[in-house]
Amino acid sequence: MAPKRVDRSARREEILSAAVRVFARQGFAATRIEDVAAEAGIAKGSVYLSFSSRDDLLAAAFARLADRSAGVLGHTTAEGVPAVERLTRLVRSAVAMLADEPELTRVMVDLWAAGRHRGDAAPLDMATVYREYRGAVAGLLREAAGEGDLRPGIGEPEATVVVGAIEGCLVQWLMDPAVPLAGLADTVVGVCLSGLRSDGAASPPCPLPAAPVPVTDTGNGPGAGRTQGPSGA
Amino acid sequence: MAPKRVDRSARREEILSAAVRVFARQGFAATRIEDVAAEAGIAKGSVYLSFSSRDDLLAAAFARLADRSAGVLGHTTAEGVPAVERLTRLVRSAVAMLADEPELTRVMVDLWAAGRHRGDAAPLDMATVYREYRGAVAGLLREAAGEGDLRPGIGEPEATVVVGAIEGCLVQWLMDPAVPLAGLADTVVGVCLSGLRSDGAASPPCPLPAAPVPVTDTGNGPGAGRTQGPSGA
Amino acid sequence: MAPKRVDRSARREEILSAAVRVFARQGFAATRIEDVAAEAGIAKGSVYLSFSSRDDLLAAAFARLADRSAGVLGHTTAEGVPAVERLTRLVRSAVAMLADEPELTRVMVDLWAAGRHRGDAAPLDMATVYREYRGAVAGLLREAAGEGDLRPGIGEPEATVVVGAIEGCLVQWLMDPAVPLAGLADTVVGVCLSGLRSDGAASPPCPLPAAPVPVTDTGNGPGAGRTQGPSGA
Amino acid sequence: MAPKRVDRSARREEILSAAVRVFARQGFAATRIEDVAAEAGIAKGSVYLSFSSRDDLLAAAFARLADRSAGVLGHTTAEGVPAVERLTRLVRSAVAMLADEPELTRVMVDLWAAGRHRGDAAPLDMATVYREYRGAVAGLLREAAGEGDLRPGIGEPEATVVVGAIEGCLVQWLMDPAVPLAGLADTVVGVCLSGLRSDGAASPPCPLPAAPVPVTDTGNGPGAGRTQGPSGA
DNA sequence: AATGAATGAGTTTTCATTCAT
DNA sequence: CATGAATGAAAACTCATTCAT
Repeated sequence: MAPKRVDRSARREEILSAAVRVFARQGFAATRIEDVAAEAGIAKGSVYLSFSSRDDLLAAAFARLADRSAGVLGHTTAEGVPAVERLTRLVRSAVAMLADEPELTRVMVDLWAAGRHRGDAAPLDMATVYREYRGAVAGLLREAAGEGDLRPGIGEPEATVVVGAIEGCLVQWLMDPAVPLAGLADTVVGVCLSGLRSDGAASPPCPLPAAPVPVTDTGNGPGAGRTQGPSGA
Repeated sequence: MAPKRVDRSARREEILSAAVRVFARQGFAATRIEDVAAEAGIAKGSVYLSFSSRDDLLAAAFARLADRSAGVLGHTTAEGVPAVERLTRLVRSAVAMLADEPELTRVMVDLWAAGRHRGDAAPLDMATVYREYRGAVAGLLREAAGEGDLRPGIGEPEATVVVGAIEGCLVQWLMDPAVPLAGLADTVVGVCLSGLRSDGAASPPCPLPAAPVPVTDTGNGPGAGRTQGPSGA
Repeated sequence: MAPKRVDRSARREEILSAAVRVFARQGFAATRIEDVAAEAGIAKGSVYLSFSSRDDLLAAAFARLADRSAGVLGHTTAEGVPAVERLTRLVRSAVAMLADEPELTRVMVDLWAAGRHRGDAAPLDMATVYREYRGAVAGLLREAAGEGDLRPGIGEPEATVVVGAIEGCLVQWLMDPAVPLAGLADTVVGVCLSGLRSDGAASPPCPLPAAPVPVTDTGNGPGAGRTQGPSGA
Repeated sequence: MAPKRVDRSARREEILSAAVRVFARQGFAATRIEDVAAEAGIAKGSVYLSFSSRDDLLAAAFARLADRSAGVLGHTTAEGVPAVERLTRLVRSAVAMLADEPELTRVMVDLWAAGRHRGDAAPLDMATVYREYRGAVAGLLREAAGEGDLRPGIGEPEATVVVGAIEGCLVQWLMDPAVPLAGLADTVVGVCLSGLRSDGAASPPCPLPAAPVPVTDTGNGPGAGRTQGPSGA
């Protein structure tokens, strides 16, 4: 009845987009294949022409998210741009990406929830996605430290916090649309880079006898000359 | 046959704990009432003596999480303690709370995912929980600013970032147990208060000799012991 | 709604019997689980309390048939009965068994059809059932030959014919209820034992130059003394 | 794209042969139109250009089998040949026919199973086929009795046994390819004509120098070469 | 109170058949 | 004629919930 479809992968994309919209609206668990088909304007059975199963659809949604994430990480390699600037761009584009496709954000949380419970392997390997995410940010932070813009001793833990701040803000926005997403990227950057302390007041309120916090040196004087070359060791 | 139950609410708690364990293991979507019953060591039908429905079980898990969160927010009202320190305690106890009940933390993501899609009643009002969470943190930040420890002009957006950093770190730990949860609380505080710039003091938070919440070691497998020193580029 | 069932395996038997009735009426392929449930007077889902899947039901039907067959084979071991007599009983009871449960006969054909197409193994191993069937008959034939009632040189091929005659008659009765099943057992025995030739006329119409038929000796004289002892070697 | 089909009925035959091959391999119940199309090397929809439905395909397979059977029955009318010999030829050609088209034989069982359950039209009237089959054999038996080769009083029941022996042997061969089909025709004739008693002549059928049907060797794997000599009890 | 058999609505998935190209 | 995407009516199977015991 419906006219014959020309492009197989175009149809696949259409269905996937429809699926993501429905996932965002109802969540994975509450989404039936029929809902996806209805959203795509096709018959239930037709979904199976493009996806072999419901799980296949989930995996594709994951892949799409991973793909978008990879796009964001592209900002880490811009040439001739200070690492701090690249980090700012990265944060901004991460937020912008998801703000552009709010559905993906909603799906993201579902993926977090679904990412567990399948020890198998490939399809929903959120751990790897975030590992790479953190790795990229950590690399940027170390570069920036090398360039003198950030203090030395920065590594994975700090990257975890930066990545966490981004994702955590997105989650809050998701839970509560009243949270202003616009501007949050800059706030994240501002807070993470400059902290919240009174300006210039580098006064640690107290020493650190046995704190588990991994900080090697305290107050290492201001401005350590800005090296701009490629992530010099 | 089984001896009569002593306490109704004790039984309810037992079942809820069993449910949370199973939710954490399999996710809410994949958890059947029978799984919960088996975990609790009772018969399927008996679950309904304590909970009116499957969703009621999820709502109860939410309530437990909300309860724990309320406990964490108690730190904001300590008398005679600088706001900055109260904030530090808040962050630490938030992380410690979830590290203490990893199952509940895992369920948290399911709750995020389930929190939407039920406009009718509001058994899972995650928005309100996080609104209060942010409000408390924002209040603390403003107090600290008033005490001169933080720069002025700090408000909700910054609170969103702080809260986001906490939750975002937890999510990463959930996705990937190799992420070292221990120490992340202090890293969050350190990053958020002092920032990462080279001109900011990498001040660790004050050690808390009598921390109100026992920061149990989460023993997150390998990688838990982090490399200090500048992890050279 | 329905009263609680006391005996698990009794219920299983009930369902299996209902299933066999429906299989007989409609055939495997055309039988839906719901049909079986309706025949058993229970709800669709209740079938799954006793059988894990539709295939499990098929396997059980097969097992029941195999069980009945085993019962028939019991006649081969009667003590103090000439092998020829035991053979007669075997044939009669094989026919009687299926005439008693016409449903099973119909199912049998479905099993023949289903027995193929699953190289796997166990559940529908019709080959083994018939191998044993033939083996038992062949043993009986050899015994009878040893007792002097049948001519020597009789073996598996003849057993195949005897078994085939039984099954083939049943199939014809199945295809066409007008075929008189009663009496067929004796006809089978009569034909197979005495042949159809003119009485006593042992006149072979022609010699056997290179016929592939495995006959070692021709016309070995009449009556070789009847040994009645237990299957003497 | 493909060159225009020369002959409608040739195409129909091609598809039917493909269908029979697939039916034999998977059974009718498990065979999808697409499987048949694939086996025939055409597109799914094209099957419908030659057959009106899936059932039509089965009916056509039945028709082919009925056609082959009719061919076999042709042996009953040979002029100037003793009825006993015509019977022998009939049995031999029945077996040879099916051995020649093993796929069709395998489908036969499916047809037995499917022959029931469709009272409406009568596309699969197995009853009639076997009725005619029996009738022809019975006629032959009576003729042979008239010619003095068989004892008098022989009729339908005996014909049922003879036909049954043939079909029953074929079924056993289908269930278990180790059953030696070659030679079974002669064993059937031998057993049915002379019986197995020691006072019966174990007369093999007359060798047929110019057998009308080429008894191709079915080469049924191991066990095909049977052990002659009395396999002692 | 506790149990677990029974229920049946709800979902996924398959596949015969149609028909626009 | 040939094709294969599209359709939607089945059918298997699941599982929350009920309720007789």
